[in-house]
Amino acid sequence: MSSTKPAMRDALVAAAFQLFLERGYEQTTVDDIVTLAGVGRRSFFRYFPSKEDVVFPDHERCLTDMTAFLAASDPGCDPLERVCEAVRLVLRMYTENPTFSVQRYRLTKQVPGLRAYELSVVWRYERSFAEYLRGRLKGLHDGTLRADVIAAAVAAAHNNALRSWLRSDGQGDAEEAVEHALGYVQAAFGAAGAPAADAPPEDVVVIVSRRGAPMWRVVQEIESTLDRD
Amino acid sequence: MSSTKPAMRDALVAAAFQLFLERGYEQTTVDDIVTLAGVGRRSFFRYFPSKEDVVFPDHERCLTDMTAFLAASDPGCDPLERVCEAVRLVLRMYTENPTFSVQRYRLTKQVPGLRAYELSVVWRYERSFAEYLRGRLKGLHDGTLRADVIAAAVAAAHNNALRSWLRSDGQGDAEEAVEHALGYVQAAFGAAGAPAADAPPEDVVVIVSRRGAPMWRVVQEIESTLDRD
DNA sequence: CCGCCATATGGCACTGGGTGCAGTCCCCCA
DNA sequence: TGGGGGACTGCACCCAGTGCCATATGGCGG
Repeated sequence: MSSTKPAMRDALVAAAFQLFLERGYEQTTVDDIVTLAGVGRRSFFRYFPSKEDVVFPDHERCLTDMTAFLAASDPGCDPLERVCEAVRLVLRMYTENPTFSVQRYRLTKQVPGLRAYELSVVWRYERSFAEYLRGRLKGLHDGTLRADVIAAAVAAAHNNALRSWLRSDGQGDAEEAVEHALGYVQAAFGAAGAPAADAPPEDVVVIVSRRGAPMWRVVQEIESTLDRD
Repeated sequence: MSSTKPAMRDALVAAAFQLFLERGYEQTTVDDIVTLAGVGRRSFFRYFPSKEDVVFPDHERCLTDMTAFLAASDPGCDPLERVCEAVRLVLRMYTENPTFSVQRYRLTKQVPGLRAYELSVVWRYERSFAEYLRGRLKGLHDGTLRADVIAAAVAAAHNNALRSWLRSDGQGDAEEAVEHALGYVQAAFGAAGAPAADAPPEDVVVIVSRRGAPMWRVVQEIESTLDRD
């Protein structure tokens, strides 16, 4: 219902990027774009609330998709793992059109206004993560704090891997890079790998822990204890 | 040299906030502000590059101060602890003028444009953290990744505590809240994480766990056990 | 006391993003 | 064939932001 025929929208995006690439973002006016696309100026603002929006034509859809994905989660699943899954969803949007993503990256890198806009987009993703985690961590000690921090860490890991991929002109393996980065976050905030499926159903584990020790350290202890057999 | 006599600047900030608070940010034009302040319109843009900047009059100074603070670090100090120290510096800027900070918070909360601007400000702080950490973590495995993730986590912890303080109209203890939040991050990323000083040094925790249970569930159990006292 | 220069300020016109409104075109349906 | 509604256009307007020049103001050497 939403993907029927936005022919004009696509034409505007194409015209905009053509001009942005050949003479720069700030040197291109909205009038230039609509003239090249052969449409009225008013129509541009029907499809894009602002000039900046034409640079990120599919983020709005991706964001709603991702939020819906998190909302549809199994209540019993690992929250952190679920958020990582959502990150992979977002990454796919970039890797589907490598050249487009790289071009956009070059633009946002050198136009401060676009960087600010991208920031607000990334922030909305992060908020979506955080909202989901807040719901799942509710009741736990420092639930909202942990949700916010973990969301920020996941987003930062994603961005780190994504940017290095974009800098390489989309040559490397983005999936692998993001996987590695997420692994680091998962290690820091517990909930590492899936436990062995062939283990006996019940176990008693005795742990000697120093109060206040970092949680990931405790998890390491648990894991090495469980694996010791 | 920079704090000699920006009398006009202060007058503009005062006039701007008076109007913003009584009729809203978007309903106030720059002409309204300069008329109330009794100065020329051109002078406004001499002191503030944009209308949004008048809402954050001292962030630019704070950011340079903080970057200088990090640059002047002892090369042997704990990098994470040093970044936490920098965060306390930033927090102080907020707590020095509680009413001003709370008013600004109310504005940014409901004006999307201001929120976007604040985001870009926060991002620059985070980048400053990350750059410092990158320098300190250079050579380590995944140095830049760890720097980015830790910087994001620290910023998120600060924001979480700061926002809850701002929501309480500056009533609670911001320092304590930020300290607690930073403690969580320090615990997660190990290194300097100082254990709680008032806790008994050793503890024995007995956990009955179902083998194959998701690791995050186990962590929840541990934490609720540790918190139960 | 006077000219001189630097800096701070004001006025003005202009560009360009964004909006409200009214008119036009076109396609579908009765 | 005659609407009726949605998509498109043109136009006038608001306002943020900029470049340019004119005007104070205030020290300083002669």
